[in-house]
Amino acid sequence: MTAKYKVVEAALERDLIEGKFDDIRKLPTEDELIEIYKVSRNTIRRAVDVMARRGMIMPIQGSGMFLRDVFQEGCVNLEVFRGMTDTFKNNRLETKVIAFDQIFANEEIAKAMRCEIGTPMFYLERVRIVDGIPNCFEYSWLNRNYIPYLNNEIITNSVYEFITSDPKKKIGYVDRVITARRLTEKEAKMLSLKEGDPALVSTNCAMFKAGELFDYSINVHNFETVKFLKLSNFA
Amino acid sequence: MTAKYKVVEAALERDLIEGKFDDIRKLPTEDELIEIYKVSRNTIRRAVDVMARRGMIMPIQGSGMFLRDVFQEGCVNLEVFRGMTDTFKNNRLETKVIAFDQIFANEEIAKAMRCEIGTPMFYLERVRIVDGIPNCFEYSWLNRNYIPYLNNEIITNSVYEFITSDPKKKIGYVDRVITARRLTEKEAKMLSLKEGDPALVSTNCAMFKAGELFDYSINVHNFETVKFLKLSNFA
DNA sequence: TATAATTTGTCCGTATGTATA
DNA sequence: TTATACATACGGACAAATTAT
Repeated sequence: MTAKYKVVEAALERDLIEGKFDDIRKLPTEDELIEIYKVSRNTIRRAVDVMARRGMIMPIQGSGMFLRDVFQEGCVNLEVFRGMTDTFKNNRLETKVIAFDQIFANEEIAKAMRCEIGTPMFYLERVRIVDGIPNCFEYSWLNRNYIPYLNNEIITNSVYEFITSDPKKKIGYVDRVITARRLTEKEAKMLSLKEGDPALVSTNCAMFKAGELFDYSINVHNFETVKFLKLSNFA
Repeated sequence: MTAKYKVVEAALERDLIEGKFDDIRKLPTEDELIEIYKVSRNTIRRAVDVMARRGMIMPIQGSGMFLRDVFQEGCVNLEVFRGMTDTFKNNRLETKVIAFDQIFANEEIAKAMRCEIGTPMFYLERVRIVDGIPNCFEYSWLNRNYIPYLNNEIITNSVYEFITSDPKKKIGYVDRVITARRLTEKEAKMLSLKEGDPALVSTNCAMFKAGELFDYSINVHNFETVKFLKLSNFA
């Protein structure tokens, strides 16, 4: 059973993306949305709250809820975590698998993934190519106690989609540390750049709702094409 | 009159930082917090919701609200925008003013700041030094129609603090685009790095609650010392 | 300029669902 | 299985900011 506020949010987002509100650059008022969706004011407010956090709208007290036009070409919105397959669904996304191994956590990985040394892991290296341009070189570790099975098809498409296709495994938290550093020789080669070029690096931990850390990954982005977008609002 | 949920949130944050919950790594239950703060359940939930978004706690249904220990030393938490003066209040923060001019918006700046060409602006260049290490070289443009006055003391301390000291001027939104690029010669010199070294760059727009874009800035960070932290949770 | 209407923001109490212990 | 604790949802009331009269 999907929560009502999520249904409303999805519907509003779809309408917004389809340009339904482009004429007046405003959403209907809360009272109108209550009528449209036949839910309580709280539920409406919760739905639009998420949209406001994602930077899609800007509610102004006494005035209305206005569309924002910050929509980014080619920016990765940090408020919307959905894996690359979804982020670039309107682009041609290729994935080159460089490594796909079953390993066991060493001290460093065990610490990063908050588990015992020797915990079984999948280790991946992949290059993501968007519209023919190398976008990202990814190192991934996945805890096999939580993700027991993967195959070549899954990792060539979307690990994220595969995991969330199990309704019991709901992603709860994703932490990212964003840094810049120099590309290694290997990374440069994979991204068609030069060794020592700048890299925009995102080091990620993904956890399930109950807190189990199942995924640790280092994403080394092409600095020429990748931008992160962070939208904040202060209620 | 400050909102109750903000009061509760501030109190809980202070308690958490002071280590009040360190023994069991949990917050009191919602019902206990209702008793403690004498407010409704909604108000409690709203307060802890903000804390969860900031990555301080992890609420787990059926179990409790657990402390998270992600508080990475020296990371700039992207969920908490408060200017550097506040972020580094426990560090020695120096500011070197390189430029402080009154100018008028050219086409490029007018576009970025969504205003007319010729709009009066303050233009700043500053180096921020944390504990003796150059942390960030900042270019800032401030719309003088919204920020009519600044002086050397204000810009050496905190423009942000000065602006928000006026209770009528409440910051509503901050958009950031995060990229990596090479340092220019000037930037490298200011940061005690080498020309061509990587830079972690944040390009920011800050808006008041009613949407006026008052500040545009480009922050070029020292890639050796600066990390951004982005914490997400998926309710 | 002042007032009323509109619209979002805050807060309360209650009921029921769902995941965990 | 039962109790605990967070999640969702409803409806009502009033406050605050903006817009229209």
